[in-house]
Amino acid sequence: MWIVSVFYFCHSNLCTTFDKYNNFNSRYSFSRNFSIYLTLSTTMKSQEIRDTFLTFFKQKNHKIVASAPMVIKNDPTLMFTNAGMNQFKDLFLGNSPIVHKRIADTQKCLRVSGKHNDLEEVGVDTYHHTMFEMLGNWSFGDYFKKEAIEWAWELLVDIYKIDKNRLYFTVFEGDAADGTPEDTEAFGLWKDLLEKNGLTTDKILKANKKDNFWEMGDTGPCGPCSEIHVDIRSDEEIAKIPGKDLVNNDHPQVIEIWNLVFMEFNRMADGKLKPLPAKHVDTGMGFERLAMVLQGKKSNYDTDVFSPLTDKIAQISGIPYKNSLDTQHKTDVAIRVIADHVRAVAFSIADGQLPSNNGAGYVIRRILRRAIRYGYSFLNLKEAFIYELVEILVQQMGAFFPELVNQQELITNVIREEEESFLRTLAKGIQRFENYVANSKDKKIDGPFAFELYDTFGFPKDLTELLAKENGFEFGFEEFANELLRQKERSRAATTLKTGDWVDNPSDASENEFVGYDTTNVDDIVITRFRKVSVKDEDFYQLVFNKTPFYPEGGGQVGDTGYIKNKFEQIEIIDTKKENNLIVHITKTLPEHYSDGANLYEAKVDSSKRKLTAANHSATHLLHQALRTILGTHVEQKGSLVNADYLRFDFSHFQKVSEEELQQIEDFVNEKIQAAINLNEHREIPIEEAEEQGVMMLFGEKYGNKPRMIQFGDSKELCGGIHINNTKEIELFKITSEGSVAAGIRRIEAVTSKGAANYLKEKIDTITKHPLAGLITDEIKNKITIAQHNLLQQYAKVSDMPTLNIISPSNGSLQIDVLSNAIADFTKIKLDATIIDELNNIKKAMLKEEEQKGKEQAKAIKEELLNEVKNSNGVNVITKKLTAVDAATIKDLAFQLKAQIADLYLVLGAEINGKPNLTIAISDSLATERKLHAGNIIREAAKEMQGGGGGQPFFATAGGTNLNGLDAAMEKALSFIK
RNA sequence: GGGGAUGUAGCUCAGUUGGCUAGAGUGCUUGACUGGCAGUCAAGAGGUCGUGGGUUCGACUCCCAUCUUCUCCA
Repeated sequence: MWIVSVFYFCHSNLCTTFDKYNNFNSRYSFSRNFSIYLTLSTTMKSQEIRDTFLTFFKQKNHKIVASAPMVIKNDPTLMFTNAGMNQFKDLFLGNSPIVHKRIADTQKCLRVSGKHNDLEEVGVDTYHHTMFEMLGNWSFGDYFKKEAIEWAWELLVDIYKIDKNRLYFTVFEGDAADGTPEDTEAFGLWKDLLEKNGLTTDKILKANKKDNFWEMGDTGPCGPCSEIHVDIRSDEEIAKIPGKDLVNNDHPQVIEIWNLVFMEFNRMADGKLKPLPAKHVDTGMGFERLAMVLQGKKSNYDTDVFSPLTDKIAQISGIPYKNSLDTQHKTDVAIRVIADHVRAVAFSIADGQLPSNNGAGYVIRRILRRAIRYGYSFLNLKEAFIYELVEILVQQMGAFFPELVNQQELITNVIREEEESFLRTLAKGIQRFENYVANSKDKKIDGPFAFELYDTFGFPKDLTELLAKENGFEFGFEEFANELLRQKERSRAATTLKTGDWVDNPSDASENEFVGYDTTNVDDIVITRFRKVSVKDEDFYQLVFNKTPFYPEGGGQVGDTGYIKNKFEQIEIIDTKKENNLIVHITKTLPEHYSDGANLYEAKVDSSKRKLTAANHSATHLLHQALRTILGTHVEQKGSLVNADYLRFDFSHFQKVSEEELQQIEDFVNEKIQAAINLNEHREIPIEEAEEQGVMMLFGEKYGNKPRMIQFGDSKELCGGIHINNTKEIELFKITSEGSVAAGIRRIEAVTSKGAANYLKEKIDTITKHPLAGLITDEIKNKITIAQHNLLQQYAKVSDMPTLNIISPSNGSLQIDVLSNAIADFTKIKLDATIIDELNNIKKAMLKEEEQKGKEQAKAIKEELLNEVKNSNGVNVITKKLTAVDAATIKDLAFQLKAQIADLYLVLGAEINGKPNLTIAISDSLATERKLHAGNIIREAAKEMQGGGGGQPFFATAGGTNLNGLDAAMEKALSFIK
């Protein structure tokens, strides 16, 4: 599940990949490296470019680490890794101890919006991407500008053999308003290097705050940076315009490839800068761009990172990729879009993020749909095809990113399902559009209509535009943009979150120690810092302690609640979360006596809630084991929620889990509970050892190198959550539902201990105490009895079982509404479906019977009434006050008479449930000829009985409150014909 | 998290200011006709109008709550 980790991690399956860099005796050893560089420098494949980078920094004593997952799980400000530094954020913020001072890696990143990127631009040009790799080297309080700059030169010029004449370097020019000086140090370092290599300082360019001052966010670590740009244009073009004039000018062939960030300040909420105690280096080099430069291409998409994909797309669509640099070349743009997006989507799914309708999942869905749209519009691909690219991607990148290989089937299925669903959306939208066009007169697509298509039905705006054009229609751009703006403002207003600065409470105490595995109660708590957070109109406070027993939300388990108190005050902790490795306690009020150092707080976790949560968490592990045992080892956890009330577990599996399998799973878990297995907690197990023991590890999770392992017999998982000490504390495990959440993903919900007991008790009570009397068949009685029996057997395993009165259905008459309620209740408790079906059948039969009775009754009355027809002025008048009939029967009667008697004027009165009811029917011809309107007539007549009514010209009904007025109302109705 | 839409026959969907005995097409059953591309014609079965409340003489229709599915924004 989740791990309370120090920063440094190594994923199980990735460790092997990285050993080669970290082991000096490997084939990438010192002595052989230079021969690799020399032989490959002219035709380096992308794999070798990546290897060379990592090996280079390995030789400079850097620890090589694996890419962190692209999807971020415990940072509220970020959904995806969008830069190499993300996984080191807590180090820069000082929330975690620094273990390795020098690190290098390649990091999977995703950018869809923000200052660096805009989804709608990707694929149009030749060098922006959604998903890309960022090569980076880091120094945490170790080396600074000198080494960073010199090594960058060495790698690019000496090893990768990039022509030094084509390189340019930017340095920060300073900003008076900010109080930040010009970066003369970086300037001097570049100057020395250039002069040593026979070049002059005209290769160094000064850049402003916007381009060369890097900030992590509105607040936090920041500093000047120095960028390396490369000019890959032809000699003729260079002769026309020198490269230095095109740097930072969005030229597709004069591009930034490496950014060296020198972090030396901390930005406060008031905008002021404070020097950082330790200076850091953070660099990022775009892998795909580097490949373009080294492979002598003019476009990232022409490198071997993308060409297998563009080839395959061309093959599927039958439209060749022309390697065009023209942004108007629609089919090439479409091929680039698809090649880019399939990478982003596939890697996200591999990291556990499925397409969905909100949050990170929605971003993934949008990316995928954009790819589908381009294929649909420009490559004429009207059926799912993107899923076919997964295989190519896996062949190409699976060796370095094993998560792709392991999740290939899931990725393929999910993408195909999404494609099919979106194609349906498109088909519906097109139909709607065509309706609109058919009914439109002014040859214009209104903005609001286009927006409705987009907003409500998910139909892409540019497709509407395209269709409009094809039909010779105008498109209401401005109105559309306005609607979109309003929508955005609504959303923004709903989610404004203001975060204040941390307020430090100086003390000698250490910070942020988690002691909750061993205790729920600590009495020497110091509040080390706090801040105010405002969401909409509500204020909250986040508190950080020196140490805490409160478990922060993570690994699917909800955060602890409880309180802290001293002799002055008691403050409720309403939730506990983790932000950048910092455990924050959320309260509604700010403690007032936090600075009185002598008055320590006592912290107490709500332990009954935690115990139930722990039982559910341990049960989740057993469930996981059961699934893998019974369904197969393809089952992998895809999501998990554990709280005091129930547990929810999502996992990969491609079909419905059958009733029998569910029963087996339940039995498996209950057997483990009966076996009373002790918890074996390995709090700091070396990851290698855990791996040897065959521990469950999850893709898309990052683990420390000494994670915590939770073991119940054969069930072994890396997990930072809270567990019970022996499985018998779970008492009973009961699955409450099984269903699907996405393509290839199933969800099981279950309850344990008290929750399971309550669940079963409710079930039994519902059945046994239901006033189901009389007309139930023996067969159903038996079924209910059997169900009771089964439940009782399971229930008997639970402590303090109440005694049950099993009532057998006695004689009496079964009412339809009683039966209806029974069906509703039984459905709610998910009673055996066959029982519910049978009850439903009985109900249907009874309804039918009742309807039949009514019809027969109507027939009988009709015979009677046929003898009472009075002809007056050519009109056949029938009037009668009926008893013991219902509204449906009267209606039926009226229509029967109307069908049989010409020129009919029918007035019927009745008492229904103590209230008067009046019905008028008039033959159609009569109504037309004499301009009679039953609806209007009845409205008048109903006044006599304090009621109202209405209907059509030939049939109307009315009700009232005064029964005594019924006769008068009937008289009134008759008066219209006289 | 916020907005919009959606739920009616096995399936695809109509149902317009509350009252048209809840409809169409398709599928199904039965029968008749038939050398023609989805053969034709006729008859029939099939619906808790998502669920729970409320307003009303009367709710598929209006109001409130809730669930499903879709969708946009963050």
